[in-house]
Amino acid sequence: MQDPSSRPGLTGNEVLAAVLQVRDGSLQVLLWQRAQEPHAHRWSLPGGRLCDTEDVETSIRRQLAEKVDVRKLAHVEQLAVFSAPDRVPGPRVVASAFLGLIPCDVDPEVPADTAWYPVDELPATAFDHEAIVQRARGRLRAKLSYTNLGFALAPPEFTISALRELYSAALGYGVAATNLQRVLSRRGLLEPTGHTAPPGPAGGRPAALFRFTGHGMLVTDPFAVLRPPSTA
Amino acid sequence: MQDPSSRPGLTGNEVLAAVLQVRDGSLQVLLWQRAQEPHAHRWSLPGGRLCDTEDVETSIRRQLAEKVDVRKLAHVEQLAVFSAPDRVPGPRVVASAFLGLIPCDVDPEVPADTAWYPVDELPATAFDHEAIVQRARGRLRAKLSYTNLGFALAPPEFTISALRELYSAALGYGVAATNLQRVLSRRGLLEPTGHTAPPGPAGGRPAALFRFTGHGMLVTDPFAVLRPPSTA
DNA sequence: TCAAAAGTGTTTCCAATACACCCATGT
DNA sequence: ACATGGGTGTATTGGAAACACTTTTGA
Repeated sequence: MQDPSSRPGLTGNEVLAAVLQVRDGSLQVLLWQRAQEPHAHRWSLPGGRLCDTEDVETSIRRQLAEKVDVRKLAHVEQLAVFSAPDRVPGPRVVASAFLGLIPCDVDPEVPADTAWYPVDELPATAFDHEAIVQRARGRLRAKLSYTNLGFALAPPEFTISALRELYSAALGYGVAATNLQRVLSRRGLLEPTGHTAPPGPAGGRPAALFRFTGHGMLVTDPFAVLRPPSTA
Repeated sequence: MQDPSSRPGLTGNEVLAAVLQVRDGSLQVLLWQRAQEPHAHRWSLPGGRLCDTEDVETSIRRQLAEKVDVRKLAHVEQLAVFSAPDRVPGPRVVASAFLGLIPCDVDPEVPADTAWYPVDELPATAFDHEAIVQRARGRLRAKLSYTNLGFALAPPEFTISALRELYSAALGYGVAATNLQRVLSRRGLLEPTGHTAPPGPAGGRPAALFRFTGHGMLVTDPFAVLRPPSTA
């Protein structure tokens, strides 16, 4: 008897990614318009079938690189498993959903049938993909607050005001530049490059350029409350 | 409890749970000793194959209820997908891992080949199950700090010192009773029942009994820093 | 009356927000 | 000079930890 899990098309596992980027001042997600039924013309997340020889993260990275030319992911992490028996028509497919982040200075080439949409103004989406996008947005917003995840949205060098706009767009509310700088500096996440950006057309003091000190995700605030007793 | 990897030909999805409970003053996990190869005699997490007609959470709840008589789970949540191609011998099996919590006042009946182990003193574990237990412990510790998840470890009524011991055991460091009470009270998570517990044999003031006000998980501290601007 | 355990009042400390003020550049 | 945007110094606030002190019981 043949092992069904080795037959392509029958294994019920797929990987999907909500790839987020701040574009034009808003947090946007990369969607792909389905050509065929079911859910023709609706918009879905990039991804595809999970192969037997790769783990889920390898798989989503490969599929994004192959299908939508997204190679410059600054961060990838698991969101959750979506496994409702009726989440897609036909045999049940278990989806491992991911959050992917792209720095705002890169504009990856994407196929003609894909487009960026603000996460707050999604078009008609396919299957349960809208829930995945919402989950991704929530995860990003939470982690911006207690990790160094900003590095995955920011370009290599940036001014504080540019960073302020990034954080404001991603969080959905205004953050003050002065507080942002101090919070990130206190945690040792920011360092000046020594360079400055040219002033705008109306003049003004040239802004200092900064970079993030690290490029892997780091939890900076492990506990909100109930911290361990001070050793002193 | 069946071993999915010993039954090739079935779909490559399983569900596993790290069921945690505070027992004897330490955070413990329910493990099941494997009888057969591979990894005979090693200890593994309860769980089993995912059926086509149920989602992963339904599945893990069913399997825990059926196989190890754990029906009194106060909280269940997804941890992550474990999907390395070589995580188990034979065809790859994708595992959806869960965290389960049991209040310390219930002692579920478990089969003879299962046992509770402190998460800090695990025996020889099977496959990648130790990593899952570590992930579960980390998740619990983090969420105790910014959610009301304590309700899932505590009995229906408790004294503040009993709650202090629960939190201390779960977090792995001492918390002060006075601060614990104030932190939880400030968030409106605790309410007095009006009753008191009898003093110990050596006397002492009788302790007031409290209960948690809600029994679904609630995020009480959405952001550690970068909070939205005050509306006032 | 004393010991033991529980609970409250108060102080200290720290980090984040808010805001006023100074700095550097183009016109 | 002055307008414009950038940056720093300082005050305020709020919540958590630490600690001293009071309360209530049993022996």
